[in-house]
Amino acid sequence: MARTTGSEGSRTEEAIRTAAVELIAAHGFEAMTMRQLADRVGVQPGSLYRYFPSKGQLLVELLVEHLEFLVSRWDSEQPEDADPRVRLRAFVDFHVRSHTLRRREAFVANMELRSLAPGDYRRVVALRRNYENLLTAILSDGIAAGCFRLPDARVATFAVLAMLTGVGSWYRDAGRLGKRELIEIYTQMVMQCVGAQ
Amino acid sequence: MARTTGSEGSRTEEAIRTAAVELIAAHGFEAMTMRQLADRVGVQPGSLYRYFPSKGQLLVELLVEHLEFLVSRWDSEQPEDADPRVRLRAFVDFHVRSHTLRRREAFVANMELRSLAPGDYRRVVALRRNYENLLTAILSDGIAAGCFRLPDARVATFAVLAMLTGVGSWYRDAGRLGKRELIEIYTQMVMQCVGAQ
Amino acid sequence: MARTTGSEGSRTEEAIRTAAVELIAAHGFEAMTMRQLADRVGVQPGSLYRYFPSKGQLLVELLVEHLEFLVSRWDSEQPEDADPRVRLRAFVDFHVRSHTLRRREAFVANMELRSLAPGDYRRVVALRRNYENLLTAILSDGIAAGCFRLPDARVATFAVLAMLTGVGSWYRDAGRLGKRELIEIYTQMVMQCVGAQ
Amino acid sequence: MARTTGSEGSRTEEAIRTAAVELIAAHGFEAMTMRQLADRVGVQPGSLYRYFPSKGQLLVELLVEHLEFLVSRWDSEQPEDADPRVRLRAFVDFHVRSHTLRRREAFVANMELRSLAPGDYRRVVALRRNYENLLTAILSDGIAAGCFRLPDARVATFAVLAMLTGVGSWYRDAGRLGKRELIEIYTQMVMQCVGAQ
DNA sequence: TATGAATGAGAATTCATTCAT
DNA sequence: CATGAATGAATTCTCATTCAT
Repeated sequence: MARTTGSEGSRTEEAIRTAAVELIAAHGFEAMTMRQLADRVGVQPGSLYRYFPSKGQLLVELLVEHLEFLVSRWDSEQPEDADPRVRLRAFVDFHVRSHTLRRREAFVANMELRSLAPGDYRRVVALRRNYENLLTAILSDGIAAGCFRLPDARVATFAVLAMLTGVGSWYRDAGRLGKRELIEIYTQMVMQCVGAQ
Repeated sequence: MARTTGSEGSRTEEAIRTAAVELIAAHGFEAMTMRQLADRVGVQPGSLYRYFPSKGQLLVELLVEHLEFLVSRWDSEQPEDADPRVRLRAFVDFHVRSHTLRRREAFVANMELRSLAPGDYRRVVALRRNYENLLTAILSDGIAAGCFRLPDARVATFAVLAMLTGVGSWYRDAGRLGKRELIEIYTQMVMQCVGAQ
Repeated sequence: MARTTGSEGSRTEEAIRTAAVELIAAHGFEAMTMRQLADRVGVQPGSLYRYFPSKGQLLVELLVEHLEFLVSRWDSEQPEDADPRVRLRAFVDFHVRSHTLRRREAFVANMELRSLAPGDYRRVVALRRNYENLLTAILSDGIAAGCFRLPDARVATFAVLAMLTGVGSWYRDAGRLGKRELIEIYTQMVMQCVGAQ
Repeated sequence: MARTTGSEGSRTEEAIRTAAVELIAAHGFEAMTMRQLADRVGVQPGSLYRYFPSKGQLLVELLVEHLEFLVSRWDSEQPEDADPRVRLRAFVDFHVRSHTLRRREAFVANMELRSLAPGDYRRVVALRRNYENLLTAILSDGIAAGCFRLPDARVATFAVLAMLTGVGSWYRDAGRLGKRELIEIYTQMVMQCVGAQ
């Protein structure tokens, strides 16, 4: 549900989303209870159902929202018809940024696919595939253009995504590395990984 | 009825372990119920408790067993005092092999840390760190020896491990790629990634 | 269905207390099941947990409530600074009355101490000691004043309390003896017992 | 395996009885588990069933044994055709002795009647009544002979028994009072209580 | 005799969800 | 909009008991 007027409602909905992402990231979807969630938001459990028809649907909305955000954001951010190397650099930058900025959303989107009902699973996996395909396209173009040296574009997609996504599970803003440094390190590793010339 | 004949003690325990890994890999630890597990093993739910004192302890034992297996196996398999490049190749080979052979165990060990009780969590994370350190050592040695070009050994450890471990989430024995091919692809990507000379 | 109409919150809690005391008095705390209790109250077992966080805590609250009732009631009922003999008569009257009126509560409070968790046990025993001390004070005063002939005030406390409390295990309102008669009988025996002059 | 040679059997049975009385006295019959009992005896739970057909029957045997012991022992110990005052003194002495010596058995016999199945309950209550009647007879004789001043022999029976039996719940051999002293104190109180002339 | 493996019933408790107010 | 009271189904775990070996 989207909600239109009256500020309280949409504020509560946002609070639920935020709290849900935090709780799911911390304990896992199955381990989060609606009671915990309600407590954190400061409402009664029954009130959650004004905003989300079920616990499962709440998860779906979180994941869909995140994946659509990723794809549409990249869409508006990607460099125009550039060299695969430029596009890959931009992708690494984008991915690392969004996976540290929206760390918990990204984490949940990666971990909780299996908690979805079959129909929702297919829908969300399709969205994720869209995102993966963005990278596969870059890598394939680069291989075709002779500027990447990779044995298999699809496997490389999985490999690069896994490498980049992993950042969310250890990076902390308060840690040793600044975000700019982090992105540079990953950029160098990815460019070496794909054998960029 | 006592005893369903043919199912002797240690056999039952092994059956529980196997079934548990399958179920946890498929649905997640929280989502697996002891009833499901018992059904799959072919015993009554209560019988599980002869072998594992609690659902949580079952998870701990699964994870500890896997991580100890990894470390001790690598210990006996690693090449003797070799060039970092040789050692890294061996590590990739070893990791990909063990993460496709014991795919589900590996998956569970990577996904279910958060389902552990705090004390168990610390214990298991320490074991995992031991394993990570094996790779960090190789990378550091390579950097020091000038044969790897990497900005940060620790970040590279996370990156390489994430990349390699990810294989378990998509690779299937029956798929397009044979295991030898798979290992070669990953070896090439990793060697490029670390900037091996 | 939500709400069986007519059963509002505090009414339900009172119903649970009443039913619990009856069941525990009849079968013992360990033997009472939450299902039984819920059945008698007319709710689902889970609903009990809105009112009491656990079976054990329910017992604690029952015992504490009873013992606090006894002490505070005696406090407001005891005769003002009188002769030990007058005070003892009043105490016997009070104790027998409260142990026949609230027969089951008293019985439970006497029988189920051992079902308490250690911490709760200490708390409840302390409350009980407060009550015992009321009698010990009367007896000591009487001994000091020379109007009671007793070898040991503390042992006499136990003896008198045991004698009086025992009434709850056999006396029934519908039986041969009226409550006035009962109290007179016990008063005479206690006064003789302490050697009242 | 425990066993060696000889009449291990009856030794095991005795060990079960002893352990059972301890556990029941400490935690209550319902709270004692057959596993606990077996652990304490040093056998497997299943082995208990060689000696007692069920948990409930074990309780019955314990109670019956104790009550028969009491009656038969008093039978052989009671003073021959004496004055009610002499007989009462002897009874107090006997009761206090047996309720401190076999403290746990006595305690269990007093607390666990309600854990018996209906048929067993009637049987055990009948035995207990036999014992109570011994005291009622003494008191009635004393009243008739004019040497006791009591309003009701039956109520006095309950009162005196409650008073005396209560000793088991606080007296400890290692405590402040020796057993001789204890008996004297109780004798004096009881003699005063019944208004002995 | 005693064990070890198992059963099956039932225990306390949790939880997503509903709905009258 | 939100709550408070409740449901009903499921969950983990326990326990007396059985019985082949």
